[in-house]
Amino acid sequence: MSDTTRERLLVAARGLFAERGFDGVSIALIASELGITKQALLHHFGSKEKLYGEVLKRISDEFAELRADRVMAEWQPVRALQSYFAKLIPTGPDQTQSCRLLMRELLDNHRRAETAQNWYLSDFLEGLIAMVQRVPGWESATRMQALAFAYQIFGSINYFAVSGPTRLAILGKGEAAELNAAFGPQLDTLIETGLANPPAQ
Amino acid sequence: MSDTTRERLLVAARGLFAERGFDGVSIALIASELGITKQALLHHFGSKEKLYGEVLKRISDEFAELRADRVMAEWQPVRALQSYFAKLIPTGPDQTQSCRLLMRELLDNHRRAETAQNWYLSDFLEGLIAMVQRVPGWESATRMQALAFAYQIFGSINYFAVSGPTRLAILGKGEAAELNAAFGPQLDTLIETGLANPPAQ
DNA sequence: TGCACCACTTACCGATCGGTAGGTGTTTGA
DNA sequence: TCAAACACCTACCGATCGGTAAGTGGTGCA
Repeated sequence: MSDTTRERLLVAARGLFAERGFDGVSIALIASELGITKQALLHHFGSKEKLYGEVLKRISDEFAELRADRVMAEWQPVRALQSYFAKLIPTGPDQTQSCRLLMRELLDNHRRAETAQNWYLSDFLEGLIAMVQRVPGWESATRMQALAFAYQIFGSINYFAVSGPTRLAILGKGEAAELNAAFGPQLDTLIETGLANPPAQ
Repeated sequence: MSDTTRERLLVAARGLFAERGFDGVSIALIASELGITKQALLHHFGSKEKLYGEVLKRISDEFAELRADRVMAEWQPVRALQSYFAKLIPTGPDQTQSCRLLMRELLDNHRRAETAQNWYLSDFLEGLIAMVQRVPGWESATRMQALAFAYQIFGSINYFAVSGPTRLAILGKGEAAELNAAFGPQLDTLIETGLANPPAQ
């Protein structure tokens, strides 16, 4: 099921788009990752833009699914948000991608909202806003304040999502491994303290 | 002084790179912003990569200058950080750029650190780390923890740096104008509360 | 047996990319 | 006065971009 060419293309595309951005990747490069030609890719997706759209839709849908989870719905809002954001934490070496891609898309949204009709993340962001506003003390926060909080968490996660080589380049060697394992709990704490300080009216 | 062609090119390049990313901008586009040809641009900067490097060096230097400011050095660490980050807040409609460009560069640092010898932001980041570690309670924080905090602030600023059209697209109309003016003080509060919660040992 | 469908190919296309070569006209300074 | 330096130009270059056209071989089904 998951080793379909189409599926493998989506995975490869997500990784490359996350690492280099939409303009930094050619469809030929994505296709060559599987040893096929770019025309095979176009056969499956029609255009580069559509492929990109599907990659982002996948991510957005994953979170919508998570949000609809009955078990999670019964949790406290803070706990639910922790679990929500935990989905963005890189668990494996190749799972760094979703968060980076989200960050990129948020940076590009300005241009996209202007030129194209495809602004893929509105569902995802609306979901986040709603979840933040369920937190005690945040009920009357504006959507922007809720989003600003979410952005902070994104920023934090993204930092940890920076892949190994970079950390080694910027920081020392010992420091790099140090926080990888401990990041999950640390992010939970971060979300807790952040939500414990709702914006002033 | 500031209306030299070279200077105007740097400004135009910063804006376009911030908005579309390195790969999303052609040197011909940047040059056409001033009504000149791309060859005139190449005459001044030699290559696209060098132009990009100068744009980033400018930003990095601005912050180094700010850090070296004697007046600021006498401030409390928290106050100094507030002033430091305040430099990233978009003050005018065309001043949205530095923060967005920084965010992009932080996303791309992985690739840059790998392939190129030009990782332009290390000074800037080292400065940030040092300033965070001067804050009471953060002296023993690791460099990574300090950077993670900085990333959160970046995220928050970047959200507000998203230009008007997008906010209108995502959110309602009234909400967009609402926080623009009030953001300065709000960011100060954010930094304060963030720094008041240093990471656990 | 035959035919539609599928996954994928080679062979192109025009446009645009970053960059080079070789100018032209103006300014400047000895 | 004259030549060097400067700021910019037109005219290219090979490479690569996203995308189209027209197949090719295999598989499944009537």
